[in-house]
Amino acid sequence: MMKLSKKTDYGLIAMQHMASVTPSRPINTKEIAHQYNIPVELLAKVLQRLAKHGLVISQNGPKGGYRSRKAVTIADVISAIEGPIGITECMHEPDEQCQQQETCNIRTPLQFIQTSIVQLLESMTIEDMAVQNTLISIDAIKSHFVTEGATR
Amino acid sequence: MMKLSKKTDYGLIAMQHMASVTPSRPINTKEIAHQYNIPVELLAKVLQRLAKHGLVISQNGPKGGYRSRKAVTIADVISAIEGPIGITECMHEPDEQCQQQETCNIRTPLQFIQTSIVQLLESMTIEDMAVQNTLISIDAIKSHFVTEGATR
DNA sequence: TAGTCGCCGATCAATTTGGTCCTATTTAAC
DNA sequence: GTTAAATAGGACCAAATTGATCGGCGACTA
Repeated sequence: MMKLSKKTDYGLIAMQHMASVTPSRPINTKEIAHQYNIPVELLAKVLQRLAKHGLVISQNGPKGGYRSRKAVTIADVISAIEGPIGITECMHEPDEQCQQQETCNIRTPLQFIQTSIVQLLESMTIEDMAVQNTLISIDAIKSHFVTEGATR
Repeated sequence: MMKLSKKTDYGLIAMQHMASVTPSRPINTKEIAHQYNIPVELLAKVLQRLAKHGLVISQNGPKGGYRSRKAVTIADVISAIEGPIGITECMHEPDEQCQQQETCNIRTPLQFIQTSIVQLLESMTIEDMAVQNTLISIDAIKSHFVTEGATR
């Protein structure tokens, strides 16, 4: 179903939380896990990966925790946790050849779709998410982009 | 990684193949499976699901096979094979409540993203894929939509 | 009526995923 | 310095998903 993994969900939630806390301070794993009812150890791993990819800055020791960097996109979070975004196998593992090889008739169109999706995910930052979450302008956004299928 | 399943790949390949055969005739599972090197029984299941959802019309008996319907979108194929498109659990199973419930801070922005993706997938039909696949206008398409990140 | 096809359920192995546990290592505070 | 709080990270496990296979049944055409 093209679903994001729970780890990614957790990562996005954590990033959004860190970005929404002002003034900025180190926020530790337990705090987030408790607030959003996420298994602590699992969230810890997620945050470690985000730190490894430079999306958050970690601080060890008591009073330590994580600080989120600015201008992190949703695409950044997804690819940090799940690896490079690819709607199909053959788009990110050129070494591994698929069985369809040369006869494949859908690669080019799918690449176009993938590019569009990646651009969409790269165009939205965590801060944008916060805006969408708090502003009441959500309806305005909806009316712009939703023409049908709004009930899904 | 937001990947499509192999079944969906197979489904798209098959749809594209059927749409590209002229004049239209029933095309059986073996023919497609052989041409694209897909396990026959697996492709059979995929085509059965497509038939069940009305995306192809099946014909039993010798000289039977499948005919693809017109104006089938990529979204149709995906949701026929994988179920309703949803980048997150909580978007398609209102009965099953997620652990984050009311505290979730990312639902609204993700819904926006999901809507955009669904619209993208609904905007492209199998026939459009064929066009993109055969025409050399691919570069033109790219130059229209790709502004950055084209190398990913 | 025989052979070719689609239809469908059961099953299985491999992979992925969500989650847990345990042990470092860093570091601020006392 | 010692301690306690925090990150870092490897090993592990159970459940779910996925890719693939098998076997039997029903439909249909020659």
